Formats: sequence, structure tokens, C-alpha cells
Amino acid sequence: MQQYRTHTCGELRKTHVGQSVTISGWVHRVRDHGGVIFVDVRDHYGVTQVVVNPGSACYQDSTKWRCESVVKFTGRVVERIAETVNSKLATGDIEVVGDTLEILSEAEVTPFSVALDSDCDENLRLKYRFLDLRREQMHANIVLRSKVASSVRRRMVDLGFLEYNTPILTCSSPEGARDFLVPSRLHAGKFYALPQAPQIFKQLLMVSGFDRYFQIAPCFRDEDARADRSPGEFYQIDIEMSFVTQEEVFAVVEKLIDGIFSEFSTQALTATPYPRITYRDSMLQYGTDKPDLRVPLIIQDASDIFRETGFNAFKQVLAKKGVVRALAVRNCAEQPRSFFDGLIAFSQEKGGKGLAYITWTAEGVKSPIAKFLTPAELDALQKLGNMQPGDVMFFAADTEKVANKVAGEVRVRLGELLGLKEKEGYKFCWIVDFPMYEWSDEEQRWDFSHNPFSMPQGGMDALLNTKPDQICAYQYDLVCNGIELSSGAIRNHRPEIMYKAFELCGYTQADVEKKFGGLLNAFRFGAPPHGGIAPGLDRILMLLTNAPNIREVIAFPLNQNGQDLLLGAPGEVTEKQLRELRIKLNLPAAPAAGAATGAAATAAPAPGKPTPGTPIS
RNA sequence: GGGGGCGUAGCGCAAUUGGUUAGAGCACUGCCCUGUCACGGCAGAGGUUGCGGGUUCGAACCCCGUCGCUCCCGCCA
Repeated sequence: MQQYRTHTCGELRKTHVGQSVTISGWVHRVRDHGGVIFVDVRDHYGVTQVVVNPGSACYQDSTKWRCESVVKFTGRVVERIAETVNSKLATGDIEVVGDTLEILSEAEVTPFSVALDSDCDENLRLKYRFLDLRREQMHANIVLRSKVASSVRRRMVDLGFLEYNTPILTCSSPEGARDFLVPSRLHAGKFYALPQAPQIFKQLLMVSGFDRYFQIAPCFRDEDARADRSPGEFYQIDIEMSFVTQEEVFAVVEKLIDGIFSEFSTQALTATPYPRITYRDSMLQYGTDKPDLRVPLIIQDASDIFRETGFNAFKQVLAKKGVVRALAVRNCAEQPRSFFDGLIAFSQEKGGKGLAYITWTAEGVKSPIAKFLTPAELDALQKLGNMQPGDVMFFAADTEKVANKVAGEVRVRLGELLGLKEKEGYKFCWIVDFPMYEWSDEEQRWDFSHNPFSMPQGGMDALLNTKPDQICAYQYDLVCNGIELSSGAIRNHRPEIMYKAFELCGYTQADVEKKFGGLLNAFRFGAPPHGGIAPGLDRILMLLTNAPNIREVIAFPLNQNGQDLLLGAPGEVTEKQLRELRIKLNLPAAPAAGAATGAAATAAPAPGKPTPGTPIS
């Protein structure tokens, strides 16, 4: 016999009328009418109304109830009369007439309301995450996360993949993000690192002959947080496949992603196969490598039109090898002056110098810059954007990098302001043909623009005979609604091509050996061509729940400063623990205890003389 | 490390833009109420306006510093 419940709080229906039941849960709300009292009892499954009548055994305890206390009621299920049915509640056709009550756990007054799903300070929510997670939206997010993870596993297995575990304690990786380090006790002075991703291990699994790998893998990176970037740790649906081309990876991911989004969303989806957009086209047409295709506007290059221009602002930009990007927008001429001023301010916020624009009207063109332009230039612009009366063309002129960014940001902004952006739906695309290298002004050498493990398109021949900036990699991103969902590559499994690829960035064979010796050694004993990808689970959930930030889909996230406010991580450790690890702390001197704040200036160390023990920051 | 925004009761907010004793709602405490479902009504308690300094006859409001939060840049192969 069940001690705590015969039914859950989401279970009872008309069919149960007449039964004696026991339910347990949290006190969600209480409506005390002086005589009859209504108590909403909530658990994971739902809410059920319990009616407490004067004279019943449970009535006398009623003054002790408080929201979020855990209670157990026994009672009888009765049908509600038509006037009192609550259609907002799944159990609203019935109610439980309370007989006995047991308070299983008394709650203190909560710092915020669980029943009322209203905003409150996020750090307060994180400190009391167990309360926050009781709330409807958060509870649903975490349930969805579990269902999506299960579905991913089922779908991957159906696609012929097996899930493998890879180490959490591994070694520091020479490239990429900052590592989290774990000191070794057995090897004093040496450190493990938490994996930024199981990259090398999944490649080793391919070399080990396992063919199709996946893992819902935790990844650890010690980098600053963003709204869509969890500090510290996040999860990837890590995938690797042997004997495949890029298109075969795409086919698997499209099946997975289309399946997941179809299963968990009713919104419109991009039909598979998703559009492939080259990196070069994306940078030109959308100003970014993660385009939001919900906005129908396309950026065009207008540099050639202004080669001989007398308009100084553009002339100077082009003379310095900059570019002029144009954005043609229909039916925008009627917008008030403040609309255009706002856009100019917006573009300046994003790093632009300004934002020129030309309006086409029935009487001709109207623009602050029209007087600097020749009829031939205006004519060419009209043709470029097929400009009709009522249309406006915006210009971003700057270095290619800045012009792309500004035009890209203005493109999305215009889409939102003019209501052109689709309100619903998921727009997927592949960004392909990423450049293998980019010139680093800082270091005065070529650098990998993405993953050094990627296979250059054209292989060794390309490395030997093509200018580095012309070489593309088999490197690809999956993008949805302007969010980078996933990044992957066909890997470079040939040691000699690996050496050559690194050589272009100034690394010797010995350097490569030192950095990636483990992987390279494996490649010497028969490595299959292989490639993979790693969709971000947290970001998929953000899209499915329309969450404003990534912490909304993680049960116990660190806050933006990388702290766990519930348990207090990171925390101090004992002297004994440090001694065992042979670690001596070297912290900046704490301010003298009890020092009057007013005397701080005199107590501070003389400028230019760092306090001994201050770490170099 | 840098920039923007924010900081008022336990919570989410207001305070006519520098003017008397900083307000109402939810929550809390007490009382009333027998069909509510965000129940309702009466009363009460609850504040160093993040902290420190300054300007002023007068500061929640203006200035400087500082701390915290948040979004962004850097960073994230």
C-alpha cells in the first residue's frame, strides 16, 4: 500500500469520482474563505484542488499551512458542479474533498513566489534554484531538456551510431580556449585539464575503428560568459564518422536536427537539405558567418560603382582598400527622420563611422549625399538594387571587416524595425568553405582561422600551390536564426599534410609533434578519412524554449562570474589539501583588516612598486 | 581588461524630474468572510533609497569614487 500517494496531482479525472485517494505535494496556493478552504496541491505532474470543509479532520490544522510546505491529503474525489469547473486546470473537472492532512515538511516564507511566475533577480533565483526549478516555466525547460536528450540518443542509435564515453581528466590543449586545470597529487607540479571538447578522443575512436561515434559530451572552457554562452561548462551532441565526405555528415545532422525540431516544436522549419551558403557569400550578403535568414534583406557590394567617385567619404575608404556595402530596402521612404537618425546612431554603436542613405521618390532621388554623386553613379545604384519610388538604399563604407559588421547589424535591425523579420519558425543553413587561414596583423603571420585539424580543400596540392588566403577548409557551421548551432569539419588525417598545414603558420615539424604527438602517432598506423560535428545541446534548447539566455535551460548553471551561488563554488580548500598537492597560494595582499576607508590612500602601496606576491595579470 | 544599462520594503515596481513624514501591489502578521481558483475585505509590521564622499537651504534624484548585477566588446582553435 502506498504510504504517500495513490495518485499524482496531475492524474485525477472524472473517472476517479467516488474513489478515496491520497495525494502529496507542495501547497501551491490557499484560498481561505473563513469556512471552506481551497488548497491547490502541486507536484511534478500537475495541480489538484483540495476542498477543506469546516468540521473535517484536516480543518483544524489549516492555520499552519504556508505556500511551499509539503503536505499529504487523504480524501474523496468528487465531480465539480458545472459552475465551478476550472478549464485552466487539467484536473479541473474534479476536486478532492479533504479528510486527513499530514504536514510532511514545513516551508519557511520563500524569498520569491513559486506560484507566480514573475521576474525576479537572477542571482536570487540561482541561490534558491530548487525553488526556481519548481516554477512552471523552468520546470518545463528542464523536462524538455531531458526529453530532447533521450530523443537525440534514440535518433543517433537509429542512424547507426554508438555512444562512447571519453575522459574528463585529460591534458591541457595547446590551442583554443583557456583550460580548467586540475592539479595532480601523484605527480606534483603537473596538471590535468578538463576537456574543452572530446575532439582528439573522438578522432582516436575513429582510428580505433569504431566508425560512427556520438556522445552527449560535457565541454569545459574557462572563458567569459555571454547570454548564449554558459560559463565553465556546456553540452555538445558530439559526432564523428569514418569514411565520409562533408555531404554525408550534413545528411546525418539534417536528419537529427529536423527530427528533433519536428518532434519538439510546431513552428515552421527549413526543409532539408538545408541551404548551403559559402562563407564568402555569407559575409557579403549578410555581413556575418551566422546569418539570420528570418530577415529577407540582402547586402550588396557597391564598391565598383564608386571607384571614380567624387564623394570623399567613400573615395577615402576605397583608396584604403575598404569597401562600400549597400542595402536596398523597399517602401521605407515614408519613415520619419528619427527612424534614419536612430539607424545612424545604431550603426555607430556597432563601430561604423556613419550610415549614408538615398531615398528614391517619384520626383527623383533625395539624400544628404546625393549632391556628391554623379547621375551615372545614381543610375548604377538604381540598377544594382532595382530601386523604385519609395525605396531606400543604405550604405556602410569602411574596412571590409567593419563594413560587413555594420551592414550586417543594420540589416537585422531594419528587418525588426520594419516588421520584415519572420516572427516564428526556424531558418537553418549550412555555412561552408571557411577559409583555412587568415592573416594575423598582430603576429605578422598566417594563422588558422578555425580548427587546425581540418583538411584543406585540395589537400597537399593546395597547400603547396595556392596563396594561403585562397585555401578553403572542409570546415562548416550549422546556423539557425542567427545562432551558431554547430561547427564541424572533415579532419586532416594525413601527417604530412598536417605538418605542411602548420608550416604555413610558422610551426616546425617538432612543434607539431610536441603539440599533437598523440594524435599524429595514431595517424601513422592507418587512419581512416573521417569528419564530424558537434551541435550545442544548450543552444538547441534555447531555440526550442525561446529562452532569453542559456541559463534558463540548465538546471544548475554558474552565474556570469562563474560562481555556483547555491553551493558556493568555487570555494576555498583546506591547508591539508593544498599540502598534498604541493600547492602554495600566491594571492595579492588583502587590505589591512580594520583599516579606515578614509585612510585607504595613505595605506596603498606606492605607485610603480608592485606588492610582492601580486600575480602578473 | 574595456564600454553601455541598472541598483528604492522579502519580491516585482512607483515617487509629478532637486522640495514636507519615500508610496501602492504581491508576500508576511492579526482579524472578518462557506464555492474560490491571481478569491475578497479590514488592520498592522516591514526602508541606512547598494556603500563612501561631494554640491545644495534641501539629494532616491545632480557630481566623484566604490561594490554588485546585467548586456556587449576583448576572449570563445
